[in-house]
Amino acid sequence: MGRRTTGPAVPPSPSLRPSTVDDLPLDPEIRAVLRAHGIEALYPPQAEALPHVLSGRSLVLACPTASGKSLVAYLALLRAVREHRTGLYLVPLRALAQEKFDELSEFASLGFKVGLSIGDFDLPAAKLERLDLLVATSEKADGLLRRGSPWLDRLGVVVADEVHLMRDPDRGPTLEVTLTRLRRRHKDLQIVALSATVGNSAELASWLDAVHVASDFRPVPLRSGVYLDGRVTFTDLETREVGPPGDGVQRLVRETLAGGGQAIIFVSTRRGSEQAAQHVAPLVAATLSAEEKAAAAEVAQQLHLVAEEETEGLRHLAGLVPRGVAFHNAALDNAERRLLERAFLTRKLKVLAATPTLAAGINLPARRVIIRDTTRYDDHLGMQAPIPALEIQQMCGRAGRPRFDRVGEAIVIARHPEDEARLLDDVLGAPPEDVESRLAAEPALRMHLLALVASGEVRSREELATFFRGTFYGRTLPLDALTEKVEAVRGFLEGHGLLEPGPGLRATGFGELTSDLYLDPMSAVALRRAIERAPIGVRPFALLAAVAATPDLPPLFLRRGEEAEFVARYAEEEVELLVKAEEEPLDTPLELMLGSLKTAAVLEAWLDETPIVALTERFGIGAGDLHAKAEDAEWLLFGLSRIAAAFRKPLARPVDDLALRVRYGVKEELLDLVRLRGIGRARGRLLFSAGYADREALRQAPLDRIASVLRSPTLARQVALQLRHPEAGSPPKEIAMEPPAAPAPSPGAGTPRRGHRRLDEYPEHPA
DNA sequence: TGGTTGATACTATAGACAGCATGTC
DNA sequence: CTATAGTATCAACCA
Repeated sequence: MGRRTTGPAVPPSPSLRPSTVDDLPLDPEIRAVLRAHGIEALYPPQAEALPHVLSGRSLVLACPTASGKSLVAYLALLRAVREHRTGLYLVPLRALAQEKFDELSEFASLGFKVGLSIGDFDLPAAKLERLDLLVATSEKADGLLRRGSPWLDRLGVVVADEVHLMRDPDRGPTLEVTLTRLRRRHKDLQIVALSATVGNSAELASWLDAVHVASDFRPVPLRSGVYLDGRVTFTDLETREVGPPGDGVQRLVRETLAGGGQAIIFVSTRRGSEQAAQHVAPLVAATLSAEEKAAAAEVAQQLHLVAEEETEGLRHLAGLVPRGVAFHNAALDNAERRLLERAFLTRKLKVLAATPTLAAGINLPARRVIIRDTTRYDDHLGMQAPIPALEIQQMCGRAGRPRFDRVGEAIVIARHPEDEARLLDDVLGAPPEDVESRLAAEPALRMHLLALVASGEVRSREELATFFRGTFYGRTLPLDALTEKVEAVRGFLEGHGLLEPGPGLRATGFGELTSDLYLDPMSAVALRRAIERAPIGVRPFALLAAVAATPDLPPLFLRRGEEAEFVARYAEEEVELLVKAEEEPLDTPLELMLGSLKTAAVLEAWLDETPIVALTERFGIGAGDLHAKAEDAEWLLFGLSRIAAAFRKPLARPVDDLALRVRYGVKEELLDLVRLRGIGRARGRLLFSAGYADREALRQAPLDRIASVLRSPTLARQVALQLRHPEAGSPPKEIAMEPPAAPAPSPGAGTPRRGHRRLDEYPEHPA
């Protein structure tokens, strides 16, 4: 168990280090809440980090998951609130944001308000202003910065969770840029960065002018090893036989269950997750007691309730769950995934076979983690590539469940004898990898360069260089390589009318709109081109194809034999017109374009009220894929509508209607009905079939008639209420936690959000 | 001839953020 | 370049 502390501050000497909550300089009220939650003794990393944090220092805390990092962050946030500052908690995933929001809300009895800001769940600006703490994705925080939100004015603390994800080429730069911008805006900002164990966490600390605390402490110790031919060799070279029957996965699962533990099997494909679950189901079922069988059967019942339709994947899943096993991947929709996660946490499920969905997500530990696949298909490479050691180590970190397990075990299955040594030394035993900035990735530069300029933070190349010097990239890598790419990106933005030409850096109206819409500039350019080419009365499919072909909506894979179908659709006149680009770098390889058209075809069928079962069978996708694509498309259609309005194209209205249809998956004739709260795809169709084509028709109908059509008097009353008072209906769900006691002093009303410009303010640009 | 078996070739491949204004079955 | 499991295809073989 190692511990390293470096940093600008002189660390407190070990003898002064607190070992319980009582030793901390905390308000008695905070201490009482902690005690009420059973938090008393501090883990070593907490004891080491908290004095720094509570004295207002920035901190980089690098240690394994479940070692108590969150508490350190929460106390930093509470301290800020006590000093009438606000706190921002940055997370990489919506599900994680929800988790942190729920946990922070537990402290709301102390008299402050917590809010949640994630894509599908946001607060009106007025409510935001009254919040003391906000949990947000990096992208949402980036959005607040772009719009110069006054909520940030009183900001005192920023927590950056999973900060090692800065190395992610897609979304890491957003976190890096957001942290840099926040620090520039608030010179005295306290940053609490929480990281997995990485090689260069001290370098991160140096960048953030923070105290560095690194530790290998885990409340449940971890052993990791490699399985080969009936024997596990641990990294300490101890070995253990794991007896037959069955292959490695089966043997390891059986052994885990025999000791009363749970197991997670990590695999690299969706099919692999289904297959692995199937593979161990008989032996898991054999260990279940009568009560456990009943509990698992109940989970299966709930699964049927939360699932929208009985797809083939759901049937497979529902067949496995009563046996105590489930698979977990992104083909499942969110409700299904959350249900399975809860069932595993409550030990109603014994084994989960999961794709990386689970590795990066919420805290879900198991006594044993079995890593079946150590390679994964890499789209860029076109073939299998090893999963980075850091990711493998993250999966391993899931092993060991506090209170249930004395020790956690992570075991990698070796496929070939020659792999054993490599896995032990170069993967499990590898020194933790470094976090490296990915700011130089071009899509990221496009986004953030435009945003910096559009928000007025950067007005010249000199200011831009200064900005980059303040990033982690600037602190760790030579800027020359970046500057070269920036110039290319700047050329792209200027060439497509997002930046004003000339030596200075100034965004056009189109550039500002693109930044506000949070679109990849490449997408905005493609959407604008589609708008300009779209004929009057353009068919929905062509518009869907236009949004599906942007880089903000990754294409679906084509299955065998699907190619001809989408080649044919590509040849449709309007489609080719809206989607095809002749010039670099906007033109897309045919293969990807056909995948985009498949996405458009899926959405088209969704709009045609095709049942989800039929969609999954016809296109080989899961319910989760469908919802993800529909959500993305709805967002992009909104962008399309705004761009159309900005350029005075008479397309905004039909596109808004299309976006609403995409949200609910309904034909045009249901558009009026689904505007009612509580009425969606299924109920809308029920009403329509019963002869109520729109809200006006419904207004004439007797209440009991509506109730019988909807098979719910409660719902019918709710609908009737909305029909009488369009603004009434059920009040919106309250997200902000109202304090039971006197509210904190509320800040004055901030400046309103910069209004979107009217049409004529957008100059025309060469296409 | 019909059916089975086995060698071989071919096929497919993880995940999830954002706008806006409030709720699907 | 750094893979593998599942499936389709087809020839060889047997009754």
